[in-house]
Formats: sequence, C-alpha cells, structure tokens
Amino acid sequence: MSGPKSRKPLADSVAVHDQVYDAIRQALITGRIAPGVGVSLRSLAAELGVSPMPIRDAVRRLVAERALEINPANKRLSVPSLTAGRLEQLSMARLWVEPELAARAAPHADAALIKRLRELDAAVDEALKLGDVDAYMTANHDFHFALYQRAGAEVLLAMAGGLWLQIGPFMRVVFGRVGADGLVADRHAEAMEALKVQDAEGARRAIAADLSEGMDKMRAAVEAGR
Amino acid sequence: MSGPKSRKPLADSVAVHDQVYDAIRQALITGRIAPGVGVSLRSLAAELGVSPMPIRDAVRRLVAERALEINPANKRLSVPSLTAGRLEQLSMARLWVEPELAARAAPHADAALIKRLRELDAAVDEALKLGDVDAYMTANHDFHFALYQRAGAEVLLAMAGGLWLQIGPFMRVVFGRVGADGLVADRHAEAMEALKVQDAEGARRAIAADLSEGMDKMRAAVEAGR
DNA sequence: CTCCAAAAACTGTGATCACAGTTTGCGGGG
DNA sequence: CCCCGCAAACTGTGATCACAGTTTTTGGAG
Repeated sequence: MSGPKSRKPLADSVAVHDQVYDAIRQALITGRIAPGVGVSLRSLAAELGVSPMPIRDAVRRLVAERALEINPANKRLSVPSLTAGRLEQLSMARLWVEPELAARAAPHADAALIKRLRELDAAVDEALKLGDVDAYMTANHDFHFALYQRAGAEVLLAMAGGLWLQIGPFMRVVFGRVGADGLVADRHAEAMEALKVQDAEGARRAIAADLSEGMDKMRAAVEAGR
Repeated sequence: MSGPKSRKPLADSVAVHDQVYDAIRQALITGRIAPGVGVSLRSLAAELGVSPMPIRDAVRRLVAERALEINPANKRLSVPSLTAGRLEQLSMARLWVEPELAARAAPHADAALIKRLRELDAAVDEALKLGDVDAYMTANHDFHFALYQRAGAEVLLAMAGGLWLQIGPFMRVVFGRVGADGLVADRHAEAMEALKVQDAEGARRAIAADLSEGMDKMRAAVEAGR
C-alpha cells in the first residue's frame, strides 16, 4: 500500500527439484529408504508425482553428497550399504566437525536459541517416549542444526549436513535393532547449560560426548548385525 | 584365455556428463575460471561442444560440492567469491582431513607409490621452474591424491577432493599475486622420507606443514587483496 | 520340474522444445 | 548529457521423446 516501490523481484517459488531433494533427503535421514535397496528415477518420479526431470537433478545432487550411490557397472541407483569402514570414517569426521561447529556457535548463543533448542529437545524426548522413530530423527537433526547454524560457518555447516545425510541410514538400523530407548539425550541438556554461559569448550565437549555415545551404539549394532 | 565365460558386461563408455564434470573441475582447480564470474549452461555447452543436458548434470554436481554457486535471487550460476571466512574454514577442514589421510596411507606405502610420488614431485618442481601455473596445480594435486588414495578411506578421500575443489580458485589468486616461486615443495620430500619407513605420524606432520605453509600464503594474499 | 532363449519392461542418458523470469541493449524523449 | 522504457537476448527449469544397454518376465523344449 504505502510502499513506494514494492521491490519484489520474486524468485520465491521453490524449484520442484529442490522439493524433491528435500523429500528424498528426509526419507534417507529418517531411514525410510533402507540401505542397499535400489531406486530409479522413474519410480521416484511416479511416487512423488512429478516428471523424471527434477528427480534427475535432485538425485545428481544426492549422489554428489554420497547419500546415493550409482553402480558403475550398470549405472543403477541405490542407497549405499552400511559397512564398518564407512561408519568409522563418518564417525571420525562428524566427531571433528560437529563439536567445532558447537564451539563456534557458543559465543553467538542467545535466549532465542536456547528457547528453540529447549523446544526441540522436548520434541526429542517426546518422540523417544512414544517410540516414534521418524519424529525422533527429525527432532534430533533439527536440534543439532539449529545450534550449528549459529556458528556462521557455512562451509563447515555444509560438511556436517552431508555427513548427517550419509549416516542417516545407519541410525535407522540402530533403532531397528536396539530400540529407540537405547539412546539417551542427556547430553543435549549438558550442551544447553554450556550455551547459556556461552562456554565454547563446554559446548564442544557436550556435543562430542553426544555424538560419541550415538556412534558407539551404531558401531555395536553394525558389528552385531553381520 | 582359459576364461570359461569372458564376462564383460561393459559399461565402459564414460558418460558425457562425467567428462564435462572433469573439464569444469579441472578449469576450477587450476583457476582458469576466475572466482566471482558468472557462467551459464548454454555458454558452457557451446564451449565444450555438447548439448546443455550433460552440462546440467555436471553443474548440479559441482553446485552440490560447492565448487559452483547458484544465486538464490535470479538462480544464475557463478564461481564462488573468495572471502577470508571461507578460506579459514576450508583451511581448517583441510588441515584436519588431509594429514589424517596421509597418516592412514603411510602403512600401505610401497616402492611403487614412492616411485609415483617422486615422479609427480619432479613434475611439480619442473612446473615451478618453468612458471607453468596450470602444470604446477595439476602435478601438486596429483601428488597429494596419489598419496591419499592409498589410505583406503573413501569417505575421507571424497571430502578432501571436495575441499580441494573449493580451494582451487584461491590458489590461482595466490599465484597471480605472489608468483609461483613463492611456494616451496620441500615438504613433499619430507613426506616421502616418512613414507619410505611407513612412518604415519611423520607423514601426517609433513603434509600438515605443507598445507599450513600454502594456506598461510593464501591467507596473506587474500588479506592483501582486499 | 529344469533350463534356456526370446521378448517385454525398465534403466540412465542425451537432445530438443516451451516457458517464465531476468538482464541487457538500444532508441527516443527530456 | 542523462535517463526512462520497451524489445530482444539470455537465464534456469521442466516436459517429452528417442535410444542403447540391462534386467526381468515369459514361454516352450527337453
């Protein structure tokens, strides 16, 4: 109304291939698509109700992020299988980059962040109580990345996102074998305490411990499952 | 010849989009495409003599690897600009993952690897002497990754590859400002000495020092150039 | 029932076209 | 000379089709 020039260059409309990317990514993170199974462009297209074209874009991106695999022999798509070696490398990488992000975010922690984290942690606990695996995975992911985003480290944040995407399928396997209540979220409280006083090293330690415990459980599950 | 069934399912023919990927990747690593400049699918297609379709696939991959950027406003493509923050994050990440790869590769070092590394290091020196920037970049890249590949750590290797891709444009800027002879390759010799006796920690230190020196020069160049 | 070969279905890849939004270039008025 | 406005060129996106290779299904012979 009163706007002299309603500068609205748009570019708002989210591209279809981005929506497709998010959909597949979510399915991968929550483990809805099991490791080892094959997928195809047209089947995904039919399932999501779009043409194969945006699927192609999204899949290309996911392959680059190693969240999907492409068989070099017949060029067919599949979700990467779980191996002990892969898990070990992913664990080590996460254990380096995520605590670093937490430490960098600590100085920028404010009341709004704490509040948001508390809500997400409550959602985590709620999902654990209900045994809702998908909800737990989503809430846990959102908790970590709401924190990491405050680090203002775009490159490291992208690395963490890629690692989480790759390790998502492992998590589902853990839940399938040991049950969701095998994981405790106490470290989240520890992290929030550190953030309240902007204690970077405390946040680093808390997140490192949180990851370490989770990864240990995954490793045990993978070793037991072979 | 005694093979009962010469199983040869093929799948050899390299896809066009992979060739395109390599071409653009090489152009970025060697810095032939300057940071900040815009590119377009059709212009790349015309330059490489293919249809826009495989370009699209390759670009999608490079965007996922953060080697190319896509302006969220007008969705146009460009090479990411150099910022001190980006360089700092990339340095820190490289300084963690690459020495780790060197240390993991050390136990698997054999005479063939040493020989190959010596050749590549000679190529590095040769390129430095001639002032051939492209040749130096290529040889230096090949030296590092010939070593890293022996680590047998696919996930970490891919991370290192992605980081190198992102930092490539920075290197070219350094050469443009301080000259190629500003960089010494002595650390390569130090690394090879450690590899001869399969000294993992020695290899780790040598590669860390090599990177550290290079990144310092880049940082100085970036700070001086603003 | 077993085994093998032909056919049908499905796979990723690449090309071409249409479309809407953005940028650029050019011309004319002030 | 400056600046505004319109048109042409260019941008990424999505759909559709064709093709070659692979897998799966099918059907018939032994």
